Formats: sequence, structure tokens, C-alpha cells
Amino acid sequence: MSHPRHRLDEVIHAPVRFAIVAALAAAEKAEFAFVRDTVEITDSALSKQAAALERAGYVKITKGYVGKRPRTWLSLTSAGRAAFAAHCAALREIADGALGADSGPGPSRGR
Amino acid sequence: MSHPRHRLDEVIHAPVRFAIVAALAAAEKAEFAFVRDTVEITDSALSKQAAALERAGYVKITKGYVGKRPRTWLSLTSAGRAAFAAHCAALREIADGALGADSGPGPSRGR
DNA sequence: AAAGTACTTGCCGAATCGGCAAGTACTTTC
DNA sequence: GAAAGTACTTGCCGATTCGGCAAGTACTTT
Repeated sequence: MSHPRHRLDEVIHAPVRFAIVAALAAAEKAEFAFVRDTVEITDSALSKQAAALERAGYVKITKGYVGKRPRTWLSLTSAGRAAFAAHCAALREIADGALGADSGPGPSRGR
Repeated sequence: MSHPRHRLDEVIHAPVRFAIVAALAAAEKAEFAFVRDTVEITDSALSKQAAALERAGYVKITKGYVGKRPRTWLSLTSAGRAAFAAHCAALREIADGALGADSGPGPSRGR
């Protein structure tokens, strides 16, 4: 007795964050600039959303240097990976129909 | 040169509306109360979201009577069905990785 | 006449999002 | 060594959105 929509993760649902998490899920670890270019977002927005994802415990932000220049890397935590998987599963459940929620097919089925 | 996230339909993306549209996609035509119970939402919220979907041209709202009692039915328009399909496709593209966005696999690939 | 059914609408406060611009901490260039 | 550039970060701001609650509408049933 619970529609899969309730299992959607609000943090991951936002289009931008969904894209970021998906990009990270595929990449294992990615540079800030790479994610920014992939998702097509401004520095500012990525910085904010990444911080939000970190706050949620879904992303780990690592800072370091490449040569003498500062770099930031983003990677999913295991919690983030799990949340993403769960979110996708919920999305699929919803998309594949609310079938099974009621008795079955056929329109105009009152209660 | 465009991340699939840009193809997400804002009207459909909202969790509640996504659930409503999905329910309708599976049902062909459904009673207001059926959708409300399936999606687990209040009358007020469904009424508002359904109106929004109608404004977007995605849902058709039909009113009539069953015996002497008023009833409202919701159904997807063809535009709604198409938008839903497109939205799901974009969702999948994103979820299946931003692969193909850049040159290929491998982490730490700068620009 | 009062109550109930089946929604609809207005009001409201809370939360979110992105752009823009300034800030930080270094490094490189002139 | 002062100015400029790199790589983000943060604050401010206006716009939009969403849901709950409660009152309203139009009928019908008790």
C-alpha cells in the first residue's frame, strides 16, 4: 500500500542532480570540469548541487592538485550509488504502470 | 551537443505528475478517484495537477455522470502520450550513462 | 432541510533553483 | 612583484512551485 512515487529520492530527482549522479555512476570518479561539461551546467550551479549531494551523503568531493593547479573530483559514495539504483528502480516501477495497484485492467472500475 | 537532461519535460518531471501520467498511460482512461487512490494524493492536489496537465495539453478531463453522481475521467492526449514516452527515453538516456557524451570511457579525462 | 458526494479554488507559507557577481587561494606572466 | 588568470565557492535575489487547509459549487439522498 504505497505507490512507488513515495520511494523517489527528492535529492536525486531534480534533473540536474539526476544527471550529475548518473554521470558519476558511469564514471567512478570524475573531474569537476568534466561533470560540468557533460551535464552542461555552470560552475556555480554544479558547485551548489555537488555540495547538496555531499550533504546528503551521496557524493564525495575530493580536492587535490594536478601539477600546481587545484582540481576537484566528484565520486559517488556507496550510499549514493544505492540511492541512485533505488531511485531508478522506483522510476521504472512507476513508468511500467501502476499495474497491480488495483484489481486490474479495464476502465471505469469504480470502488 | 546537448545533454539528454535538456529533453526532460518539466511538466511531467514532477513526481506527482509523473505518477499521474504513468497511471494514465497504463490505463487508457481512468476515474478521478482511481487515480487519486493509485497515486495516493489528496483531491486538492490531484485536481490542481490534473488541471496543470490539461493546460499543458497532456491530459483530457472529461466530466459526466454515473447514475446521478458526477464523475471525472482523466485520459492522456496523444501529445501527452508522446511527451511521456520522450521523457522516459530521456530519463533512460541519462540513467544509462552520459556515455557517448565525451570521447569515451576512462576516468580523469580532461578537456 | 440537512448532510453527503465529487471535486475545485483561494490563500498561504515554505522550499528550491539558477544567474550574476564578488571572493578565495594559488600560480604564472610581464 | 604587481597584475592577471585558473578553479572553484558563496551570497544575494527574484521567480516559480508545491502542498495543506478550508471554503465553495452543484447535485442527490436521507
